[in-house]
Amino acid sequence: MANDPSRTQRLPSRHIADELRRAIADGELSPGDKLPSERELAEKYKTARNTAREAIRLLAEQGLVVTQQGRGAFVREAQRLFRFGSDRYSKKNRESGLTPFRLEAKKQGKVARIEVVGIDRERPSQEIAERLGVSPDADSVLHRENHYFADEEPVQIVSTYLRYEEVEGTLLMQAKTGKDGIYGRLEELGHVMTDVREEVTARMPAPAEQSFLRLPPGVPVLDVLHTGLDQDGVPFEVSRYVHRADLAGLLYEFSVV
Amino acid sequence: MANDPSRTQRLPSRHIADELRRAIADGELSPGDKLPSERELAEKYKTARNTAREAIRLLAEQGLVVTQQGRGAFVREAQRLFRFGSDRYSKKNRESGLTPFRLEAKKQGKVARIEVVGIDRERPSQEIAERLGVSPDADSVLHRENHYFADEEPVQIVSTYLRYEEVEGTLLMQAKTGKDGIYGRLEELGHVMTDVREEVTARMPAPAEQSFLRLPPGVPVLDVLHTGLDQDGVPFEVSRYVHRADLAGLLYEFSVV
DNA sequence: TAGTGGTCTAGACCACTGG
DNA sequence: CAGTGGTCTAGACCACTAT
Repeated sequence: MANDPSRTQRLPSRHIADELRRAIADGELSPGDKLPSERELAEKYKTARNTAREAIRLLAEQGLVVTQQGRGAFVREAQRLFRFGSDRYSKKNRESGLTPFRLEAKKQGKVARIEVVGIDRERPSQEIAERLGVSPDADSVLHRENHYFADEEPVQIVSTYLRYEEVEGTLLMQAKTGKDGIYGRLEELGHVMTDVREEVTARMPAPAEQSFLRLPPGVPVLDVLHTGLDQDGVPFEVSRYVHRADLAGLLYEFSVV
Repeated sequence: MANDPSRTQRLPSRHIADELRRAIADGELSPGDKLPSERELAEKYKTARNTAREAIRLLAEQGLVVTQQGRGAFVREAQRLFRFGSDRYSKKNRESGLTPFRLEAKKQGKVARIEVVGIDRERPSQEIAERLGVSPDADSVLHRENHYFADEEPVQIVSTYLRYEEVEGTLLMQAKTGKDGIYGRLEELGHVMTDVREEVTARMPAPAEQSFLRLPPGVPVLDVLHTGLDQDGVPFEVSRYVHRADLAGLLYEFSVV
């Protein structure tokens, strides 16, 4: 039910893509297998190389294959997803001494590394300012940006925003925030995380994200805008999580009221 | 921080893309504005038309522009997102007589339409069978597929899976399920939705999804695998929601325990 | 070194949109 | 009708990978 088939047949690039797609679906080509080269496909179907190339591009756009310069095009391997559950902020998990990311990496037998990329005083975007309850017209937030790696492969970017006046001069302005991380320090400032609000969407990566996450074409990102609310219902922390969608998934479990 | 700039400069297609991206970021080109035609760009930058075309394709892949045959390429308009909150299963909302989708459409002043595409007895995929607790080797599920439209624009596909033996001969096999929809009937069968589990990921659409949702290239889908658990913690319903990521977002609000 | 994908040129015809 | 994007041809050179 994709497109009008009579038309698809007449477009050589679609025709080649359809045949390759079928071969993948039927298991003639398994994950990790190499596709025929562009030049081979061009010869087989009596087309220009560009046309065979377009067929492979269509499959890459759907995330079915990945290309590697100098090597070939390959059927994408299914990857085990990182799962971030809605219990990831719970005290119980905090007490393990491991952050959600380290916990998940450990489950998969991978080595977690977290890199602090920047800690800067900034003027917040409208989106952040609204949620944190600060002015969008002043340098009112502290922006901490972290990069997360599993076995040295980059998997997520996290930007955390805090009210600058509140954290000025505290450990929250340092790379090493001490025991229990930023949530530990925020508790000392009187904010116990009580409620969480997460706005989830997906989009194609910006160029900087694509290059940092080493994203193959055709892989979107999950964009999670997270707001932490304290015991008084006051927002005290806003973070944006950008995950590779092919490596990460989110898990939410909740009761219906 | 995108790519090596010295190299980017040497690749005409990237160079053109970068300049257009900057024009969009700086507001020289606003959402809805038409980009220069491929032929104009080719002339301006002294390249072949294919090269200018490649530049526009790069932007389309990132979701920054959309192309329309015979009209031109346009800066994508920001769209208000449909929001599906974690209270969408609550009794309170059910009592309004409106389903979550109708409620959200109403908020935006749009007309909701739901089309029942199919109601079939099927053999479930491994993924569905596991979550519903049925055999993957028999026709053990009833599959109801619905398409959702807002102002006649398709925005989501929902496939609901129920245990066949349990719903055989009930209204759940009909298009019209009666008051309070399928959840109303399932309560009569002894299943009160008590807990919900949602597994969220994103991916590029399959061809059938792309064509049904009329997705422009560069727009991913949000894929939500939802499991409903009853008062005894028993899963009784599994649904897969496929949303256009450029029109839909998810909102989860929960307390930290 | 041979083979691969990445990019580019300079054309061509088609299908669709709008005046 | 002219202008647009969609697709295609038949070449070319480059950068990268593997042997």
